[in-house]
Amino acid sequence: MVGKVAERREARTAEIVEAAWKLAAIHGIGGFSLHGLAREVGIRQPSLYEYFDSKLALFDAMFADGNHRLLERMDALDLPDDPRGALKVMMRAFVDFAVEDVPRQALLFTRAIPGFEPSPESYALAEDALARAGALLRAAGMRAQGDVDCFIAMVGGVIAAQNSNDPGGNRWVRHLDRLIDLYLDHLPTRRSR
Amino acid sequence: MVGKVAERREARTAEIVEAAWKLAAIHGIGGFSLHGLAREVGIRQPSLYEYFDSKLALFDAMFADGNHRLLERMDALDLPDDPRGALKVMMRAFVDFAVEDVPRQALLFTRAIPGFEPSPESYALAEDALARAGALLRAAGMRAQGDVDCFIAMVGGVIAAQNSNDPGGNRWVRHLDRLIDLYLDHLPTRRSR
DNA sequence: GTCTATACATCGATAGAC
DNA sequence: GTCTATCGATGTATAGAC
Repeated sequence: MVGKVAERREARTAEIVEAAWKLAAIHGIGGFSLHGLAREVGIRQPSLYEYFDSKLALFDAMFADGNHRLLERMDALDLPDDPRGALKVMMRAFVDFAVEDVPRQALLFTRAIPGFEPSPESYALAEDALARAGALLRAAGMRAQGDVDCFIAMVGGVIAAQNSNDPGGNRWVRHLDRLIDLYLDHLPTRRSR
Repeated sequence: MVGKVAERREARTAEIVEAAWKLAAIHGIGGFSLHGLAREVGIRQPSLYEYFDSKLALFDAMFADGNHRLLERMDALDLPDDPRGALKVMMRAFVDFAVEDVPRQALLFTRAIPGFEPSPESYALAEDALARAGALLRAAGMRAQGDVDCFIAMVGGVIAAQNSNDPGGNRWVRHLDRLIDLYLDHLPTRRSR
């Protein structure tokens, strides 16, 4: 039995996190204030402390929320059997996720907030997502750590260039599949095609 | 005739910019205050306004200074005749530059400071550097904009991964030459080798 | 050109009434 | 659970004396 009270409280908390993402989209992940967030949900700033112990605790809730959404996205994928195709589908989903919300990407995958480190529970979610991607990388033939690192740099470079220089567009994202092919084709052993 | 007074003033301005880089290395490009900067050079915070009209004007001076150093670095290079070798030397210098000072890289090549846009004079320096790199890219066989974009994403991805995940190390940087070869080898026409 | 003093704003967080 | 009121710290910028 959860209780109506706890249920209402949880819904309110989720509503606040949602509003925080909205403000982050406008002012940047580090650029919104608790005053503004409270106003956004129709309460006063001190009342937020009923739901979060501090601003860093709010960021932790956002971090967990973002990773939950990423995991949902991954779960919903229909991965083809061949490793290369599966990797492409997964990476495409990941890049789409990274590109559709710049501040979310910043919070989840860069060190945008000085002093913020996710709690162990929240970080476990991120590790879960990373593990799923890692499995596909290995299946596609990436064995050495250097191979994985280069692949990460390539995909991360596409995301960074897209978000920095053409946010909302597809100038870089559209080359993703071609770059993945290019990279996999050069892998010395255990080709996946 | 420059005048001793103007000379002293210019030297003092350069000294302040130098101290600003030092503080940025500690607290991040957006994390140092004018109070701290003034203390660092032995004056009080309001006295800084004798040299800069605002904090954004200071950032502009830092932006110009960083690009000056990048241009100097490029000028000092001894580029081999073959386009591929020249591109590697240039990119290596660029990546070294980007990796040796994370906040400088953030100021020059990302939008790290909300509201900061370089003045036309400062931006011209950045365009100068970009033009030199662009000439080498074309010489190495990159004709289509998409080819250039992908190359930029790749090199930028190496820099971002290095600075985010292994600052000060070489876990990603060491793969640069191999990635450049990999990319150039796949270019459909006008191979440079 | 440097100083003291201060204006002015923002922000996170706390105290205590209701 | 939400409010008013306020604390305390930080930070940019300005006024005016020296």
